[in-house]
Amino acid sequence: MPEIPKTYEPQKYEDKIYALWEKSGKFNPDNLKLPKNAKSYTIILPPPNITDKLHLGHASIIAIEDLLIRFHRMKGYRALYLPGTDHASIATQNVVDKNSLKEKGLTRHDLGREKFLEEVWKFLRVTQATILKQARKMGGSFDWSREAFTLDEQRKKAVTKMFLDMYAEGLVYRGKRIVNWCPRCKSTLADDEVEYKEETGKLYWIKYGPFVLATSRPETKLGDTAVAIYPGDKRYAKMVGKKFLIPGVLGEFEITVVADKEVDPKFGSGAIKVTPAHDFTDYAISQRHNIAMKQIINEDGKMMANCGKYAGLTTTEARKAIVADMEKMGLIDHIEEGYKHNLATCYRCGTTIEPIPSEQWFLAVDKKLKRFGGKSLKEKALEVAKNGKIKFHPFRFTKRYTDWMSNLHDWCISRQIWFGHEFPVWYKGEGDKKEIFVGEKAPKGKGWVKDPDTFDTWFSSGMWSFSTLGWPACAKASAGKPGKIVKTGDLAKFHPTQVLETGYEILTLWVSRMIMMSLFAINEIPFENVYLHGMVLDQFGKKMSKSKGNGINPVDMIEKFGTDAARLSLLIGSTPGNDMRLSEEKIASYRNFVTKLWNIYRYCVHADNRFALVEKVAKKDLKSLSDRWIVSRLNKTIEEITKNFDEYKFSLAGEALEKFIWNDFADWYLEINKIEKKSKVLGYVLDKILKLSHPFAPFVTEKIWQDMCEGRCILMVEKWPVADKKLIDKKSQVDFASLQQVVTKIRNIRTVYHIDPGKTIQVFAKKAENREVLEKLARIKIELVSKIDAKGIVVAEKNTKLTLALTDLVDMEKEKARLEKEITNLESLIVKTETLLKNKNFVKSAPKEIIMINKSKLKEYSEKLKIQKELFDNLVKLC
RNA sequence: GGUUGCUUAGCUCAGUUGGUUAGAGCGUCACAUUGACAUUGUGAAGGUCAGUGGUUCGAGUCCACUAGCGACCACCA
Repeated sequence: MPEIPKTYEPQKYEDKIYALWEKSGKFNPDNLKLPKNAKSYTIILPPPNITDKLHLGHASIIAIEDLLIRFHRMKGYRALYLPGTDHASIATQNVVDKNSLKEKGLTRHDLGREKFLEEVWKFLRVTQATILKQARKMGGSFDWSREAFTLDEQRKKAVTKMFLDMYAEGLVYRGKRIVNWCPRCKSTLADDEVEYKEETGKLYWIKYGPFVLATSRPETKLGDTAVAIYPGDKRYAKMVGKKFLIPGVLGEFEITVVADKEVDPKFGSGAIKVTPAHDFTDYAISQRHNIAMKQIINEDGKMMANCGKYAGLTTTEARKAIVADMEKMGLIDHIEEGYKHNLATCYRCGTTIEPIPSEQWFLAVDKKLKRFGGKSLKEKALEVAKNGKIKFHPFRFTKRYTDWMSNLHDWCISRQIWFGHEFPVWYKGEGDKKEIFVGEKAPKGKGWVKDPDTFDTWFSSGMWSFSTLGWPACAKASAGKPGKIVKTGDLAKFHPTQVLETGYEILTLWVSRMIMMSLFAINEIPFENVYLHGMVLDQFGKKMSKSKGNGINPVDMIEKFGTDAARLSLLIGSTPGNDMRLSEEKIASYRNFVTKLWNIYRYCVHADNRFALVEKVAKKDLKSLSDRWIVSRLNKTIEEITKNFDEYKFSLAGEALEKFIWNDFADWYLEINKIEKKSKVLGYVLDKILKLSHPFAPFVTEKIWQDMCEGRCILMVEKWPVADKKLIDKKSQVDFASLQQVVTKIRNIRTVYHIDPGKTIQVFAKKAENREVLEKLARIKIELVSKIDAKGIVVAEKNTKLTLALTDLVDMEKEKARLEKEITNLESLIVKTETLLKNKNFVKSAPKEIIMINKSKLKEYSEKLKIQKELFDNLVKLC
């Protein structure tokens, strides 16, 4: 056996180990030698945006998902971890626009569409490569042969097919709707891409024919077509249904008065002006009351030609001019300053959003569909969460999902962005005569122009669970049953996936869309479980960000401490749905744990030059109390860890593992092994420790495994340990606990009385089990005597009673006080437990087990009390 | 405004359907260490589980209210 270095050096081994795994082909589940009926276990990586390299959040995602994958692979599942990246249309376009082009003083319009897209692809090739390299560094056991990109050829086919199917079903439609419009990006935004910023502005009270009403946007008056009041508002009841001529800056115009419950009678004067073309609420009111729409603001955010002398002004300029003119005309009642309201802005560039009517593609979430037996997409998507087909972890997110889903409006899926999936749509002609062609290929004939828009990025990422698994090629309509879909290939093997693991912040943005799209395309849920992790925060609880400079770069961290330490620190101490703090110190502490693991291995090999890993032990192999105890503890721990994994409690599993390895095995068993010197149990425990630790710390465990088996097998595909119930031995647990307590007590006495730790204490006993172990661990010398004459302190537990010859060194009064305190404590516990057991209500209603536990507790306390009292009396006699 | 989460040791957090004397890591203090361990080991100190009330034989855990902090959603002209 070659000399093993003192510490594990991750930088030296990690890349080699990853290469070994990759070369083995076992990342691809098709290469796992499994029985035909082996179950699949699939996780598809939430595709990181190619806008930037991976951050700690991604590291945490990969740590969690890879843990699940490795655990299930070892358990004998057909484990597939499918990697990929997201083109993130708007985000990417803006990054290229802002960073690469701005330096040269260019905008994308200067370059033109084609040239610009070339720039985007150049940019994304670089970041994409970095991301994929990082994902390897983090140890993710990805099947690279199935790698996907949301904007590659396969996914283009999927998006086109999806749109055509939806169009055929009437699920997507072209409509003129009021949309969130960013005048800078020149694109629509989805509702959840709008960010609200609080702003202090003015509230204008304007004279409005027979009304006085309050508005923060007087310039929209040019587009007013109605006034709305709350139904039954006595102030205005008589006016409802009537038309009025209103004086305005461009002359008089006509409005209708309507009653609508969306109006808040307590706000302003209780009457509001209705501008259907430039306000969402007003649009909704106009729809309900059949009121005409008049657009006055264009796609540049400027006043349109129908605004007379204000045409061409921005909305801000127009507001100033119009207010000035209205003041001259005496139309302003008064102006309220310091009015706080929320301003809608673009989440990418911060520009103020203008609601304007625009022709867009929409997905009708409320349309009743034949394939769902008359249910809508929304209803189906709600159903699968409510009936538990899709489970959320933690559970409370079910409500967030269903609430959001119930309020969902038709989804605007077109974006005026260059970078993204193109619509398979062509137009011919203008205005009322405009013709639309929807199909895979351009229509024949002249004059057809392709729809310049691209899809909302979530449309393609919404298909991620099945577009990565061969859809649409792997889905055929069943010949026999209409509407029924027959899956083949990967889709049949791996869909639905088992877990979607992602941050709770995109639960609505992404998760909901995946559910809808999968239900529509293959009438199947995309995943069985949704596991939501929290955000990774810095040590002060602040969100990590580049501008603050408080971010920890996962690659730096990995270089410094190793991937295993990084993974452990991300997995242990974090719970689903809750944010976690991470500091370098925490990662360093797990680096120490990895070193500990390494040194356990080093000890084993040094202790015995024939040391080998052992698959199984029988009862007869367990020679001493410590053997029986550690093997029993180990099998208990196997049960515990497996159970915690199954329940998504990774942190608890990790803690149980750490406690076993460090506190039980290293601190106690190995110390005793130095005395007892046997290695079969050592080999057995190390074998299991490596397997149990592998999902958390894949590199160091594989490295040790490789060294031990000399490259003949790979830990990654070894079998997950199953607890051997026969080896769980309650008596050894009790006996060993007693031994530990005696040792601890003696050590404690040493500390309390400042006795040199090196000094061997003379001890007398009538009998002593595990004598050698006790002597070495507690640094005592036991002398067996039939009658104890010597003065000393007595230390006693269940099976052991020792008299320490320390009278001269110890302050007897202090020792008496110590015992008295313990006696009082025990007495109060006994009283408490007795009272409880005498309580008729308790005996009547508590479960039998609990009563039993309390009875045995009472017995235990009484025994302890008896021992302590004896010790005390003994001490009194001595003094 | 609506929904939701958090408040447990100096710090960071566990605590699984209510049931041992409420746990861990880091930090602190003391001691030890040439023996597998960029250290590690041993021991100690440190908590009225945010507050109030309720349900229960029994509450850190369930309910109500209060306070502080956070997140998400909606957005009101």
